[in-house]
Amino acid sequence: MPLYRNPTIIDVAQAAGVSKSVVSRVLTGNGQVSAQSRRKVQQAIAKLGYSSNAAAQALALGRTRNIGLLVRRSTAPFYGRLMFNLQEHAARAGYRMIAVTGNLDNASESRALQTLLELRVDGLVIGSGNLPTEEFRVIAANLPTVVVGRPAEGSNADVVRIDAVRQAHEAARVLRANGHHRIGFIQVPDSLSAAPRNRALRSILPEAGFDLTVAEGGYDLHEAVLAVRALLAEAPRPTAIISLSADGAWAALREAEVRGIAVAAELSVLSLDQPDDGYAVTREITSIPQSSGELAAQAWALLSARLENPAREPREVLVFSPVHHGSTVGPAQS
Amino acid sequence: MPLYRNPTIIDVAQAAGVSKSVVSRVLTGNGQVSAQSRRKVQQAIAKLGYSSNAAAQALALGRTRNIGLLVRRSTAPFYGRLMFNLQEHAARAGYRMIAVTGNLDNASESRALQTLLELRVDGLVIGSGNLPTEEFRVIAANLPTVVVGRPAEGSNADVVRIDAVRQAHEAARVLRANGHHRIGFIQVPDSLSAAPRNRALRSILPEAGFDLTVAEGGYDLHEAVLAVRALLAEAPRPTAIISLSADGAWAALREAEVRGIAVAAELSVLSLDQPDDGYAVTREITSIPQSSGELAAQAWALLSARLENPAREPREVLVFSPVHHGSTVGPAQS
DNA sequence: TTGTACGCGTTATCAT
DNA sequence: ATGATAACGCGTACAA
Repeated sequence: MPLYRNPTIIDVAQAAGVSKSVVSRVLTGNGQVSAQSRRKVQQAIAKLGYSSNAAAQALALGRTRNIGLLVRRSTAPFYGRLMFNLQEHAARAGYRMIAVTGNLDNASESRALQTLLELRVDGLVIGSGNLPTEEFRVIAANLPTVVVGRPAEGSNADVVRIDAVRQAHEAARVLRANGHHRIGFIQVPDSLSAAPRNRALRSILPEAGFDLTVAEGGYDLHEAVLAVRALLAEAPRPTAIISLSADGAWAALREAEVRGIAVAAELSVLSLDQPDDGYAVTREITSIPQSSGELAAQAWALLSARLENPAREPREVLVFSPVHHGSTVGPAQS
Repeated sequence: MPLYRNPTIIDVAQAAGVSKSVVSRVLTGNGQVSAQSRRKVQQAIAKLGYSSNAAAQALALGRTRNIGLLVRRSTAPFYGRLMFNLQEHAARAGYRMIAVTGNLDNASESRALQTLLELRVDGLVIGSGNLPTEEFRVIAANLPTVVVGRPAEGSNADVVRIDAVRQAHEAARVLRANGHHRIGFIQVPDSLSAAPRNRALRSILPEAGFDLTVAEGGYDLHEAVLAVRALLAEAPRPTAIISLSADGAWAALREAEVRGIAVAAELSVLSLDQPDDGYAVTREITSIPQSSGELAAQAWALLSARLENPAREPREVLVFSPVHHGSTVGPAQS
């Protein structure tokens, strides 16, 4: 059936005129080999184009050096960045990162998860904000698992997520420092990842004395625009808009421009999401970002600690990035 | 070392009180098993939470049912969509899709490719518009390989890409039908994937009698905006802007809005890229799209044909999507 | 320093 | 219908 047989260690051994254990030794670096054997083996490897067989290694070693990443939908910029950043860390540590994506529903995500289990990944990163914890509770009990961006209570998984409360306090501080009072808040659809952030802002901002109007930002730019329009139609108009999604902030800038409202001077815009590349067209958006780089770094730290010590107690790490001062927040109109 | 041992077929066999061959038979569906044995085995599988070991299967069968996808940077929306769509096809055909991403440079992409080889993928999809063909020429000679979105001359790989020439002719047709003559063209940075499309438009539009002004659209929305500004500063101003990137089209709409130029009536905008979700805020962009869904479908068709018959002659498939009539192209001002 | 032999989990072949 | 057994490619004790 196979038109082509990959060269094996045995092929290399024959070509080099040594036994296969010698080849294995130069490959792994374990044990002693004479300089001459090493040279001959290396030449044979290069000549045959030998590439190690991960499946055979996995079987022999009992581990794969694969780590799996599950994302809900690879088309979302956040997941793309997460995949990108995580692969960096994994590669540096000598692990392969294998990414699989669901298809927007829990069933397909479970299947994707099953794929990773069959691949016998040594560690698992769950980047889905929607998959119910129950779906991987049993898995996390036996496999080093870190969940990104959402809680995973009742499971043995490590968690890294945004410090929603601190983020809300920081937002309040920034807006208060600029004398704002009437705030429009664009929230995102509730999910395991979004709910805590929606909740934190909805409770902390009013507690801090702000007059808060809430609008649903939805899943895309189109819905975000509708939310902005609703907020701008309020009377009196909010002096600041705070958005949990980059789309919301972008939509606010756009609508302001269309209506001739001066951003910062007449309407402040604060984003709590990391703006996508290229969003900073006319001006840098003031934000308290949800840094995928930071999340990935912490996720890897947790995962590698767990790989070294599987019995380690699960931890929850909250990441927080300080305000990034752009040019979209200014003093409130008096 | 492993705190946890995954249950094996042997464990299942013991729990079910049968031999491991029986278990293997119910798992694979090959051979006959009594209804009673099947039932007992299925119960044992559920009870133990057995999950097949892909590495052992790969070793025994000589193939993995993995197909690998290499992308240049997972943060680009196009690659996210490609990954998403391709996974759909692969899953339906009983293959796992494993995605790996490079880190913007050829060296990291080669390493990612190496990962896929070690995983002994049965098939390979190269979604990178930049990796030199030479880097995978030898691989494609022995492994079913399809390249998406760019040529791969001199290799044994199948190719699926946009029909750049037909796309250019279609663009010319649309613009001519609306009486346009002065055209601003936003091209994208030359790469193996972009160069043919840049070239087709730069040669075919002037041949068709258009007065073409070219601007470099760059890699992101920011650079696209600069390109649009340059085009709008021309005197006389172009009556239509045609963009190879969705960013360019979006930037054109935005700049027109800011300057009070009526889109369609005073300035037509034609996109040759698939607009990202949510881009159609105020109006539907008229486009001759580069459909990632269509590319993925054709890529899978080529790959599965090659998987069935490895000796098949490599083919090149050109995909073309007809114009999508939005509301951004109108008659030229006379 | 080198070679031999066994085991990893699975499938397929051959007896029974 | 079922059970025993030989591969698959690799790592590693162990013997030489």
